Amino acid sequence: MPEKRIRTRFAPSPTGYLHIGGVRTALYAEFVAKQAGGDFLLRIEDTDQSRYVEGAVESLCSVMKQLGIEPVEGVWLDDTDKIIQKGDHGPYIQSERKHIHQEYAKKLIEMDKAYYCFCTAERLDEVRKMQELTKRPTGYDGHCRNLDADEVKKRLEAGEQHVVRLKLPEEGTVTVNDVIRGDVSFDWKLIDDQVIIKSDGMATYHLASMADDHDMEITHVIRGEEWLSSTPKHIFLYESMGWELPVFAHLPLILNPDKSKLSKRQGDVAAEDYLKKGYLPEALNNFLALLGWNPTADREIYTKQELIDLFDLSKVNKAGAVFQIDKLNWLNNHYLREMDEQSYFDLVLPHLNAFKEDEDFKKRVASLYRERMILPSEITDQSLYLFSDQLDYSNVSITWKDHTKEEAKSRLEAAIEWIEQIDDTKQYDAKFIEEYIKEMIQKNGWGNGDTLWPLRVSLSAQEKSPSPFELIAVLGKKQSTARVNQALATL
RNA sequence: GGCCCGUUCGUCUAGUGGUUAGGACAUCAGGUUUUCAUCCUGAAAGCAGGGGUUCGAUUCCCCUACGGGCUACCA
Repeated sequence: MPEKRIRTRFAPSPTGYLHIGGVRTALYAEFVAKQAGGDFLLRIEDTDQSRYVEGAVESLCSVMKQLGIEPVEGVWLDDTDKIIQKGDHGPYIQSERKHIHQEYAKKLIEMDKAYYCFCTAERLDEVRKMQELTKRPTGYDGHCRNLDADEVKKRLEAGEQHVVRLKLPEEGTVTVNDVIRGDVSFDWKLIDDQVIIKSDGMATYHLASMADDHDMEITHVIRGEEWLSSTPKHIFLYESMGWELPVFAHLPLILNPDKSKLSKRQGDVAAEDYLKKGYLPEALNNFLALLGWNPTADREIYTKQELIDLFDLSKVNKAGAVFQIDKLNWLNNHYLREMDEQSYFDLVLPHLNAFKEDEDFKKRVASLYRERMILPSEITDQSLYLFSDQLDYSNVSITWKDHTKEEAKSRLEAAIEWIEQIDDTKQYDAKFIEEYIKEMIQKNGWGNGDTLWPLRVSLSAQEKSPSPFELIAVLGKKQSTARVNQALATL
């Protein structure tokens, strides 16, 4: 018997933005497929038309594209960012499969695994209220479960509003076998006869998702933990239809720092917000992949390919994981420093657009802050002092510790002289400048601190800044001497 | 309320019937150094609690507590 081809899917609803937890789900699904040389697909679950948000599908795909999570099949964007569907298991947009779902529902009714229900919303409300009042478990009371076939036919023909419900067993237990959690058992009698076709004719998640997973030959259903308790219904659906069960994997939730489910209130949950802020796809993927799973525990940095090769669904944690920005920040800084120079400039230079200085100068500034930033946008504020002509020395001491103004003056005057004599071709070479200035210090018999402090402060007007050598190499001869002169004038 | 899932440093995690319970981020302290960043060294910090089982439990079982999910004609 040939091995079944591994196929996984990510199936979000187009209700707005791509949730950060969704990114991890997509990532894991992609890992499983790619590791096995299988297929990863994207399906859009838009059976709830009332929650549909205009442009959500485009944005979903675009964010995934930016993150480098690309399905080989299903919904995607073409070169002009138009929505397309690729593959021969389509359509991949659930609302377009309405008639398919209805056929399945009909079949289930014929097999007595589902039934028409004519109960009104009002009646359902009343039933629930009574149940709550008498402190009984809430749920459908089975009112239409055993209606007479002729009556059903009559009411259907009369055009009465109706839904289709699953006819679930009334006793016994069902066991879900989950790769991550093992066997989980439920009592049938506590599970509601779920609506599978709504009165507008559209299927609900339960029918639509299972039918599509089957039709699309999905072998691994990887989804959030919130689906664990409805899995019995899904198993019932599969078994009623005589389909082979997929592997189920319910991932732990991603949490707020206070351990509640990650929510919009407590920070960004939209992946695109992180992208917009300047978090790198590599950092985001690396971080999210390790939230709830870890291959070895003695490494933090992994390429996507390594993650794919090492991933093991059965070793995913059971407990929810707090989304802590600190580690993401650290990773982002790491990737910022690792990436090639041109990509780095492409990312950072736009944040220096407000300044009129030439491109080469901006590049030198950008390089200077490469190891000092978490997000590219930080460069604007960090480097402000490098772009202003008039520095304000009022909040910082130019003199070193208990040295006198005269001592500082002598250092600075010498520095001007020395800087002026730097060969033009060497003026942006920080290493050379360091040796050069140190030679000056040595020749005069001064100390490092009492010379370098005044020099650095003169160049930056900042309490804290990169070294004077780096500053000179960024500013160049002319600007450097101008700044030292300015400081001298305030002494 | 009912059902289900979970619980190792502050956080992400590794791990095992016998370990000094390991790593990373964050924190703190030193070192390098003119300040910052980097880098190096080190420190503090954890098996939720109570019962079993066992020669021995953080690990296996039960209970409790706490956290979370579900309980829709939403996904």
